[in-house]
Amino acid sequence: MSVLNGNALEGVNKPKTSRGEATFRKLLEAAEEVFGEKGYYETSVVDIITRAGVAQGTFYLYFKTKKDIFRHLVVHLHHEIRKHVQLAVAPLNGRLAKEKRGLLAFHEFILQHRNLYRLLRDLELVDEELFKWYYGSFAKNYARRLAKAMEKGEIRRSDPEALAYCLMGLNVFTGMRWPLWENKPAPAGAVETIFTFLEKGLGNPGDGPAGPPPKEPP
Amino acid sequence: MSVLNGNALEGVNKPKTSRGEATFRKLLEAAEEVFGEKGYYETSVVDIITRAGVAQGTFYLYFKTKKDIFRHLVVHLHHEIRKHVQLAVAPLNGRLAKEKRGLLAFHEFILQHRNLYRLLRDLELVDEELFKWYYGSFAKNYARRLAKAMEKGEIRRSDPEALAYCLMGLNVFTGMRWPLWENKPAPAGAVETIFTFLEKGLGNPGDGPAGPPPKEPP
DNA sequence: GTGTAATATGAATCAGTTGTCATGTTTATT
DNA sequence: AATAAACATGACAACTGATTCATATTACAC
Repeated sequence: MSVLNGNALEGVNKPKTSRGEATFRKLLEAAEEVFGEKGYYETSVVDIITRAGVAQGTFYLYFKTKKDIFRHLVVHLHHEIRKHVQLAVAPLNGRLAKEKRGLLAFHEFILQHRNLYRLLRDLELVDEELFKWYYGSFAKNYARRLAKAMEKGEIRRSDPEALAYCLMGLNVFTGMRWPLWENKPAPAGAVETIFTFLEKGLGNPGDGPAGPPPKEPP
Repeated sequence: MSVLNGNALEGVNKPKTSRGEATFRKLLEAAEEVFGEKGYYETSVVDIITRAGVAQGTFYLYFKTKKDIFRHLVVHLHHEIRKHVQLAVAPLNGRLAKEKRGLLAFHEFILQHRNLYRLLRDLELVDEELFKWYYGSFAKNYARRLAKAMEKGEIRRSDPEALAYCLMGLNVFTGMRWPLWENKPAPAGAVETIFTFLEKGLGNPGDGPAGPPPKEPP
């Protein structure tokens, strides 16, 4: 992956002692808070170091620029969201069930980590490359799972990548409408509609004449 | 609508002579280009006036701040997109057909007006209120049409607003993947997948056991 | 405990940016 | 042609915010 080199991102100097470790963390926590509250562009490095309680110069010991600490947080966020959704979805069987639970888990994540999630909304403007990496990598994984589910005949056969983008859009926009804007879960009626849309849209096994005739496995 | 007062936005002084009209337009065109290329935050007023070929002070004759010219462009964009999609969709019958054609028209719009469309992506960060107005107003209209189609039995009965957000997300994300990122229309296979997803997801008349029993028209 | 690398500091530098203003020109109106 | 309103100019005051640097302290290997 081009954004990461080894474990660390470019422009980030990991600390080497435990004292350094502590300030590094303080900076990250402060940045997460302030970015979340005011957004990337309205936040200054001074805001970050003030909240972290360190001096200006200290910031540049660990991060080359303001953008670099932002990137670091975004990559972290990426892992967190995936972990949260994976965890919720793992015990379930069948793509459709996973898909439904996944959507709810995603909405939960937004509610529980508004600040962190807001970074993602900023990402497109701050670093378009990283933004593409983020959704591209998400989509690739997603498509892989969808393809597997198609193999198993759990969902209708179609272009997995296109489907992945449809589903991501659906998740993001519903997550925006209720969790993000209203700060509460989507109401039952909405969830029901979304679930039915997913169910019919993906095509459950019971669907008769819908998809192309199932290919025989080679 | 709270964002507009009369015909003009706050913070915008419309010109009163035809000379003024010309510079006003030059400024808007320049702003559209530069915002589109570099994004809102990376663009300075100097960038705009340089491209427009006018002096600094002239800018402030017509716009109170940089944000105000941005808002003006966004409202313009909102009308343009709607017009473009409406026009493409008007001659068709049936919600599903309109939905399909609408998605293609939206993708076309992105391809033909990249710069203008990019403003929309910036909007969320620049002015969250206006952003909510934008999608909220879009969704409301969308939901109204969907509700009508439900009445007519063209699509499955469900929560129109939730459905509207699903569909907007689907449009935006597929529009991002191909038109925006690759600068070309979505490939045939992807379109087919998206269309089928829409078709089954919305529930077409041919669907037997899916929706609630069709109500007889009054 | 000595020396070296790591960590911390905050004042100073530097590269912009926005928005204003005094001055001058053009246009519309009479 | 006179006049007032509209339009245009570009220098500049006032400010914001990112990054650097000389200096000082602390941690750790030996």
